[in-house]
Amino acid sequence: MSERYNAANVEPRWQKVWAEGDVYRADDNSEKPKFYALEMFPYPSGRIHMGHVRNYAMGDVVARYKKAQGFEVLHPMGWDSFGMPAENAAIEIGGHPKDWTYGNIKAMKEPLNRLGFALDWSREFATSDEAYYKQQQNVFLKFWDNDLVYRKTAKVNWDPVDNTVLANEQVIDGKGWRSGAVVEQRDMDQWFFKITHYAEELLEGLETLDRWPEKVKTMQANWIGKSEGLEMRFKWVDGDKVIGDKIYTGTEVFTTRPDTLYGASFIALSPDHPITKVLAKENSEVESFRVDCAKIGTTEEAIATAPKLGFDTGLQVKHPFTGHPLPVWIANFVLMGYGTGAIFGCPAHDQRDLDFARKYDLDVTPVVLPDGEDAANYAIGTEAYTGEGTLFNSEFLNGSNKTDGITTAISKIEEMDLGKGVTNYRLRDWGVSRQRYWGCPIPVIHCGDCGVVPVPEADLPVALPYDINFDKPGNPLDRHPTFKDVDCPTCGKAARRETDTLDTFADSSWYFARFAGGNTDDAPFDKKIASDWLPVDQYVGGIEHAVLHLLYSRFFTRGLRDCGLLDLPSGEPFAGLFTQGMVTHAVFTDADGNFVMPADVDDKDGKLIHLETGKTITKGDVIKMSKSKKNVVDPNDIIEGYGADVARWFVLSDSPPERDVEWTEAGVIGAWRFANKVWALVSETPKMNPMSVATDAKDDALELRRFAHKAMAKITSGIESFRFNTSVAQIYELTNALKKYQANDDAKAEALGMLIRAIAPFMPHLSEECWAHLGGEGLCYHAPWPAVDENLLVEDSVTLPLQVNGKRRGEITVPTDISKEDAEKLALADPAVIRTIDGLTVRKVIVVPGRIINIVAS
RNA sequence: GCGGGCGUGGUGGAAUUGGUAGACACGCAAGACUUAAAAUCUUGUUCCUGUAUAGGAGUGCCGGUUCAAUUCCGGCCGCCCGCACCA
Repeated sequence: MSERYNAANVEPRWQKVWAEGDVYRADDNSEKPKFYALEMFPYPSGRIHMGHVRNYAMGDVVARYKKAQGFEVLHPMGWDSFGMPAENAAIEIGGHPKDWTYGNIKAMKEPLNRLGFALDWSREFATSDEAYYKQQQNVFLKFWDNDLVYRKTAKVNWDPVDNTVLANEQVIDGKGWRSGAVVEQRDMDQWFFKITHYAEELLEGLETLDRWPEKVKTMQANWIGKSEGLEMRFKWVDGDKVIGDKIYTGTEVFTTRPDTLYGASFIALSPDHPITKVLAKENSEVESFRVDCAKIGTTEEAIATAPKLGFDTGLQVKHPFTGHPLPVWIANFVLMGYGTGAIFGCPAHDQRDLDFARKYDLDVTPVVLPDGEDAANYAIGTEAYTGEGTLFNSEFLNGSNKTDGITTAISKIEEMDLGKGVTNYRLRDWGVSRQRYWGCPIPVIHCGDCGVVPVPEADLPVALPYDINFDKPGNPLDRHPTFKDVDCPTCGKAARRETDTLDTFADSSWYFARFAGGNTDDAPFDKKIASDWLPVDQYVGGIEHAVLHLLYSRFFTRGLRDCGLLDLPSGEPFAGLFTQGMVTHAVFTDADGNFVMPADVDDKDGKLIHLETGKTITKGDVIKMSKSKKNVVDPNDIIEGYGADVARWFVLSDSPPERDVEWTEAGVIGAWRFANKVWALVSETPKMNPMSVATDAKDDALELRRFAHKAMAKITSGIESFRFNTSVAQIYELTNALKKYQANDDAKAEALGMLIRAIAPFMPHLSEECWAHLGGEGLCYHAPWPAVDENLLVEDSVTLPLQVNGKRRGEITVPTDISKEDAEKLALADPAVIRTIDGLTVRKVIVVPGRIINIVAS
C-alpha cells in the first residue's frame, strides 16, 4: 500500500530531529579533513526569493555531499544587514532602520529554516550587530596603522534640492530620484582603502585560482587593467607657462599606443584636470563647459555613452618628433582617475578620438597600415582601425609592427628626456565614505589641532545612536545633537566625530573569516581557528558579484594577513568559486505601464488579464526577479503548497546551475510528482538494509547493480562539477530502473540505498523519511556517500556508429577490446555501409576506438 | 560605449569537451484503469518528403578549418551581467 507523500507532516518532523541533535554544528577541533562551504549571505529585505532558494540549495548540496564524504563541514549563515534599503524604508514608511532590519531578519530566518538547509546557526551574526561593526572598526584602524587607509577628495552625486549625496542608482537620467533636480558633482573629502597597493598581487593571484570560473578571472584581470605604456610630456609651443600658481613646461599624457604618436592630432585634458580647473577660474566659458560635463554623471557608463563634448583651450603644444603644433582641448570622455588625466588623440586608431575629431573637424592621419592595404589610398572613414599592421607616415617608425613600434617610440621619448615607459593600472583606490546613517561608523575624530585622530581601540565601538530621525534628507548622524561632539583623544580639546559610515561592501569583505573564527570581542576573529578553516573551499553566489565583492574580499584578506590578523599566505579567501545564474521571470505591465505581480496575472485562452481588475496585461522582457519590477514569485507559496524538498528539487533540476533559469509553474508540478514517485517506490518496499552490497548478484540483479553503479558514478561527477541538473537526470533514470525491478533482493536494497543517499543532498527530508522506512541505521544525513565499484562500470561490448563521409548510416556492436583492423573489416561488411558506398572508392577508414568509425569514400 | 557571458525540438535542457544531436524531464497526443474525474501506468512525440525498416534538412545568422563541428576560428544578430555610492 502506498500512501501520498505528506511533506507538511514529514518536513517539520525531521527538522526537529536535526535541530535537537544539533547535527549541523561544525567542530573546530575535528580530526576530519575540513570543508568550508559558503553561499553569499543575504541582505535582509524581509522576504526570501527564488534566487536565495537556488543559491542556498546549491551550497547545501555541496555541504551535505561533502559531509557524506567524511569531511568536517562548516556551513554558516548570517546577514548582510547594513545598507540603503533600511533608510529608504524609514523615509518612506517611517520607523527605524534598525527595527526594520532586525524585523526582516526574523521574518526571513523562519522560511530559510523551512527549507531544511544544513546550516550551523550557532555562528550567525548580522553585520549591523554592534559586536560585528566594533570589529569592523577595529579592522579599519589596523588598516590605518598599516598604511592601507587614506583621505582625499573625490566626486559625489549631489542633489541640490535635497542637499544630499545620492548613490548612482538614485540618479535617474541625471536627476535625483526624489527631488527630480539635475544632479551636480561635488568634491568631498573621503576615506579610501588602498586596494591599488595590491594591484599586482591581486592580478597574479588570479592565476592560482584554478577552481574559479575563467570568465570571473578575466573580468577581474580586465578590471585591474594592467597596461604597459608611456607617460610623456608635450611641451608648450611657446615655452614654460605659469598656470595658477605653478609653472608647467607642458602637459603630461599617458598612452598605451606610443607607436601611433605620428598620428596625434590633438591633446585632450579631463574636465577635472588641474590645468582645466585653473583655466576655469580664469575663463567663465571653461567653467560653464565643466559644469556641463558635471551633469553627465559619475559612472563610467554615463561618461562613455554621453555624446562627445570638447572645448578648445586655445593652448598649443609641440609634437615631440615633428615639432608641429597640436591644439589642447578639454574633452568630456577623458577620465581624471586613469593615467595622467590627459591623452593625445590619435583619431585614426582610436574610436573615441575619431568620433571627437569628426565632430570638431580635427586632422585624421592614419599611421598603421592594415595588411593588404595600399598606403597611397588608405583612408579612415567613420571607423578607427585598432588592429595590427605596419607603421607608415611615421618617419623613423616606418615599417615596424605595433609591438616594435611601441618599444622604439618609448626609448626615443626616454632619450629625449620627455618621459618614460610605465606600468599603469585601471584599478582605482576604493572610496569607502558614505554620507549615511545605516552603516558602520568610521572610527575617527577630527581635531582642530591634531588633525585626523583615530578613535582609541579601548573606546570602540563607535556605536550608532538610536535616537535619530529622517525628517530631513541627508545623514541623520550629521545633525544628531551629541554624536558629533567629542573630545580629541590626543589633546582633549573639543573636536568633531566623523559622521561618514563605511561602504557596506566592507562588511561583506571579511564576514567569512568571522563565521570561521567565532564571535570574538577582542579581535575580529580567532586567528588560529579562522586560519584553519580558510580559505572557503566552495563559495557560491551570483555572477553579478564577479568583480566588486570578490575583488574587495581578496583585498581584505591580504590586508588582514599583512596586519597580522590572519594566517593566510596566499591571501586568497575563496579557493573554489561557483557563480550561479539568476532566477528570471517575465515582467508584466498593465495598460498604464504599472508593474503587476505574476501571481495577479491570469492566462485566459492565451490572453493575459489582471485577476482582480480584468484589465489586459502585457508580457515583457524575461529578466532577473526584482522587487521594483514586481516579477517575483514567493518561495513560501511553493513551500506551503508542495514542501521544501520540492522547491529545492525544482530549482536544481533541469537548468544548468550557471545559467539563468526562468521560473515556470509547470516545472514545480513535475518536481512534486517525482518526490511522490520516490516515496511510492520506497513505501511499497518491505524493510531492507539500505547499506547492502549485493556482491553475489546474477542476471537481472547484476544488471540492476551495473545500472545503479553507473548512475551513481554520473550522479557523483555531476555534483563534483556543479552540474546538478545532470545528476538529477541520472537520479530519474535510476528511479525508473528501480520501478521496473520486481524482486525484493539484495540488489534492490543496494540500488534503493544508493538512490536514497543520492537524493539526500537535494531532498533531505524525503531521504530521511525513506531511510527510516527501510530501517536504515541512524540518520541518512550521517550515512556515507555510496561507493562506486569500478568493475561494474566496465562494458564488454560497445555499439559504434558507422559513418560514410561524416553521415551516420548504421551501427555495429563489437567487443570493447576489438582491434582497429577487425573493426574496419566489420564496418565495411555492414549492409547499410555496402549500400551507401556502392559505386564509390573507399579512400580512408577512420576508426576511433570505442567511439566511431568513419568511412571516407568518393 | 567598454569588459564578460549566453543562444540546441512546442518548453527546460543532455551530448564523456572534436566523434550517433535531442539523454532526462515538462507539455502534448493516443491507449489502459475508473461510473466519472484526479492520480497512476503504457506507447508516441525535432522538422520536411501525403506512406518509411528509406531519404533530406537541422544546434541564432553568414563564412572557414577538419574524415568528422552544438563543440575550434572569423564576421554579424539577439538577449543577459558588470561598469567602482544597489546589494
